[in-house]
Amino acid sequence: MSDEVCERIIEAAEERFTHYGYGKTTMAELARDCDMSSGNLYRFFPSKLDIAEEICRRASIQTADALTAILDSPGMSAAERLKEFLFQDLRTTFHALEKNHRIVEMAQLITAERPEFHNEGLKRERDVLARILSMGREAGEFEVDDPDFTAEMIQAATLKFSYPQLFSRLSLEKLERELDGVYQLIVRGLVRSATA
Amino acid sequence: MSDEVCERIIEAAEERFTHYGYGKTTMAELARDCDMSSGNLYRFFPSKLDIAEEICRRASIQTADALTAILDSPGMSAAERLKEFLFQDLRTTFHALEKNHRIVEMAQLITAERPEFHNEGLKRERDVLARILSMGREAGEFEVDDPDFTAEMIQAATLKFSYPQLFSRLSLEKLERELDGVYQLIVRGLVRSATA
DNA sequence: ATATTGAACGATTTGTTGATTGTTCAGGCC
DNA sequence: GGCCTGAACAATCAACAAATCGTTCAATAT
Repeated sequence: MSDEVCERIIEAAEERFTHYGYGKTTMAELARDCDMSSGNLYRFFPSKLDIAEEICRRASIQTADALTAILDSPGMSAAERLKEFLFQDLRTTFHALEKNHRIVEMAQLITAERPEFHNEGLKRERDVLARILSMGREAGEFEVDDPDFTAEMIQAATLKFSYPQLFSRLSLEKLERELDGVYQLIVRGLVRSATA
Repeated sequence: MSDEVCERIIEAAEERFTHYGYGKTTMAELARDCDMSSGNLYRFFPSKLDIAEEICRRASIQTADALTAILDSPGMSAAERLKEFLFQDLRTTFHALEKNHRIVEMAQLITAERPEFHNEGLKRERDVLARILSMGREAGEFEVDDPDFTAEMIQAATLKFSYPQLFSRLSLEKLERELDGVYQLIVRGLVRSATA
């Protein structure tokens, strides 16, 4: 079956890419890992970059799935969910950078070469964000006209906490303190103002 | 006088750096422009990079000064001043990138090599921002506890519109539309809530 | 017919050499 | 004595060669 071979290739590539880096692993090595010729890899993936893209896509989906869990977590206000969303997202990328910088540099390579890929990942997370906002609106907690648009703006405002290249110098503590400040700035504009 | 010689050097360097680029101009050329030996330049600047840093510092000060004018502009609400601040800042960097990408690439080089330089420029603008917030608070328009802190957060939230590397793909129109959205998100959290 | 190979090809990377350039400083100039 | 020069030095860059690698495809195997 073709799918199983794809899995095998992905598996071998993930091992080598994360261990030795994208640039340092050759198609010949991947082929050998999968007991096939290098040429045969091209029946399953159009190029080496596409293998890396698929690996990064899966990581992105996993991150988004973990964020989706916030939607079902019981006993949280919408504001708390929003805060949890932002902090979890920051921590995920930060630890990914810390533990395995190889996957981050792969993501950057793909982003540079394939701009739509990054937007795709952004959209995945934005959809979760929009649902948090919708939940807040329906609960009478948030005042939001267009959840999708507002989600886009929140992403723009918290971009600093999503780009590893930007916060390579800063510690997680500093980043969290700053993110908390930005969160408060945002949330104050979202909550229905209490009667004065 | 030593200062006048410094000016002469800066002048020559600015001409060459913006015209041919930082990397393509040599210290020997600068020395020739100033009728001196290359070794003598080092009596006035510790290194080539320091000359570039001084040029960028001046550009940064000029940008900040232009932003300061917003403080004295009559007949504007604090919210309008904030909006004007953000938009003027975006337009300035955008047009700098468009018209003379050389000075932007110089700024990036210095930022990479001298992290404190960038913070210095950020602080210059942040001080103006903090004063806008203070004005808004004193006029009873904004509700802000700590203008300096809030200014820092606004800078973090609008970082996307200050880094040329990040918006190289986007058009000015798109950026302005997005900045408007972020501005609205922020300003809703700042204004004293009207009685419901 | 289909699946697979591996040699061939062009693009990219790597390694190396020579030239260029930023920086220093011993010496001459005023 | 301070000011300035320009040769000397080390670091960086440019250019070229060799090697490696991603990708293709005619040939082979199943």
